Amino acid sequence: MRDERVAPDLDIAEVARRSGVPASTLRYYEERGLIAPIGRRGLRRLFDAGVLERLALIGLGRAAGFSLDEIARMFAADGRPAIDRVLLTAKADELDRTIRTLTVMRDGLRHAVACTAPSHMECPTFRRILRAAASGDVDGRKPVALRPFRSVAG
Amino acid sequence: MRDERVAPDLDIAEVARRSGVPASTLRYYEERGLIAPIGRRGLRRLFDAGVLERLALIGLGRAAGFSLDEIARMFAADGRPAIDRVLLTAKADELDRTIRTLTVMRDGLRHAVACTAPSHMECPTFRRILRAAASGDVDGRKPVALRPFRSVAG
DNA sequence: CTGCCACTTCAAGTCGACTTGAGGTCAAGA
DNA sequence: TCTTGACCTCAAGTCGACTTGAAGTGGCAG
Repeated sequence: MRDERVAPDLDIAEVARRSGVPASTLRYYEERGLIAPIGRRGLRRLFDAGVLERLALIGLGRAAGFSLDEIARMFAADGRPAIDRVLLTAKADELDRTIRTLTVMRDGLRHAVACTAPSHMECPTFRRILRAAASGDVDGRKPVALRPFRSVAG
Repeated sequence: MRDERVAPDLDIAEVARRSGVPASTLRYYEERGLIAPIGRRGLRRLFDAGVLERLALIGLGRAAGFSLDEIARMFAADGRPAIDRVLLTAKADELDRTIRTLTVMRDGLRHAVACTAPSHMECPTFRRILRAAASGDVDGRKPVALRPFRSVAG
């Protein structure tokens, strides 16, 4: 009988196409230890479909502002043996703080649009928002690089 | 009578001290058009106290992920004549999307901490979260650099 | 008047996350 | 078999936001 396998290994272009992640980035991620091909055909990398899910996870992590190093560390944890709950919880808390700051900022912007005070600095509401932000003491220092990130479904 | 002015101009070191922003950064911000000294004493820049508020605003903007260019543009609007409401609203919407993504991520992390499935990918809740994130179609591409940002009060 | 040193300028370096380009390899279709 | 061109490697470039360093200037305490 013919070979009927339906889910063959993917070549880098196919992974790029399905994930939306450029081939150059896939090579870079491999170099950084975030993904790994299951083998090679000649020089060419072969990936299995699982890489797509992994890329989705990476995209989500990036979207949330984690560095590639941090994501790699989480993956080590993801491997299954005892997740680093402390680390993950710390990250979640960090996100909470970021979300609060962003919310303040968003409200400030919406207010600025609606406010009729001659200058925003003269508007008590705006000043209150500023103060809230300042005292919320924004703390993170991680770049939250929101990148377009398409469904992994393909 | 003696000169009793109590709010004299600030030299760059004083602005740095009160705002927490390094002098090198203040020069850089000036170069980028975000702030301006009111004059010089010899070579030395003199700032008036208003710069502290402006720096607080800049910090807030940076915390929310705006680039220095974007912040500069908002300030032009801040000058008072007809705020660019369209721009501001767009920014607010952008923040809304970012906040949603971050919220998904945070929930995902908290779930990962609590979940007992052998691997996160086998957990339906986690997969649902991933899908939600993917379909929320994270869109921004601005780095949200959360930097420590202290109260401007001094 | 001197000298110190905080301030100045300008060029170059840094960091993360990639992208780009030159030059090379090789699987597969004609 | 030959050719094509997708894929490979490795080095260098890019971008934003700063920082660092070398070399110069000048306000002000002594």
